[in-house]
Amino acid sequence: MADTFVNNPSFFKLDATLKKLRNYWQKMFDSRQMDITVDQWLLVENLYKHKKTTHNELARNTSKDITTVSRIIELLVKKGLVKREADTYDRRKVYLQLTPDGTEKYKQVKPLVHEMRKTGWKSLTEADYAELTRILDTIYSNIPTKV
Amino acid sequence: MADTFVNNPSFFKLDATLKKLRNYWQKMFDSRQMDITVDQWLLVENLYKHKKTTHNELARNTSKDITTVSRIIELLVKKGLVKREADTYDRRKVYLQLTPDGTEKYKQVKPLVHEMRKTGWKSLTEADYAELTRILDTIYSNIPTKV
DNA sequence: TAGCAATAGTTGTTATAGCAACTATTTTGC
DNA sequence: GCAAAATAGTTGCTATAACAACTATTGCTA
Repeated sequence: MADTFVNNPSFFKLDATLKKLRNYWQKMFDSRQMDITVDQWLLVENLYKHKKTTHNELARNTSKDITTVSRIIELLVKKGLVKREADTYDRRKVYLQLTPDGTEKYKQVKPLVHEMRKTGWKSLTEADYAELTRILDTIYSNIPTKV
Repeated sequence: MADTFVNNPSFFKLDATLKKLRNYWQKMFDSRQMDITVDQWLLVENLYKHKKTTHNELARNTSKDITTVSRIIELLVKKGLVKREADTYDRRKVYLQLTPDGTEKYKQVKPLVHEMRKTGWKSLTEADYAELTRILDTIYSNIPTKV
């Protein structure tokens, strides 16, 4: 790849796009009184799909640090959207699942998220989506895990 | 765009890629004793390019909140990399610029950043870069600023 | 089987992100 | 010219991010 590209701010563009997306989502959540943050939503969505999971799995599924998951879950438990349940056989493990209120919250927020995703992809094609996916996946796999 | 795509986790993929990039950069900075964070670097890089600027301009240029810029600058001033200078005519304004140590830091970190950017783009072409830019710009402009 | 390593999760600390509220100036509009 | 609006920046607060250190439990191995 030509040297000029190395100076191009792809990091910056990724960051700027994600920040604008995140702000848009949060403002929409707030204006609709959804009473939830973007990252709390991402965990709720994941818990809805997996029904019953652990902090560790949730962290892997959402690309979040386990400490971050632990603290967000703490907030969701306080809000009554998630409940913790100890594993009978392995007392280190704690299973997480949505409460009925949590499931209700998911169903309430979901259509809004659906609309926002459509808004973001307006005027883009399925080929564009595939391209973005391919390029981001390539960058992701290019990055060493250990330094 | 087909409905299935609305359910695809582009937000998640952007977030995961950026997080891995950011972690990689930070670990490389740490292992080379650069004594700087990724976001501190982004401000230093911007100050090197613009020589003399204000908090507000810096915030616009870096897609950061002005409060965030204010606090990162505070850290950079404490490290002796940036100095503040009041405007003579408009006493609300504060100009920011790199100190000699700040310029030195820029020159020290720059080659590493150059290498890391090359690593991220490994096996991608200039056309890929153009595609990514186009798609991210489209998403960016699709997002309403007001909700 | 005793001791050590690995696993699951929490807590402490520092940094970034962003909203609201605030001070201090400067500009605008009547 | 003066009050209100706009601008520049800081401070308070809450949330997310990640590393290090910690507790508790389970698995492994000599």
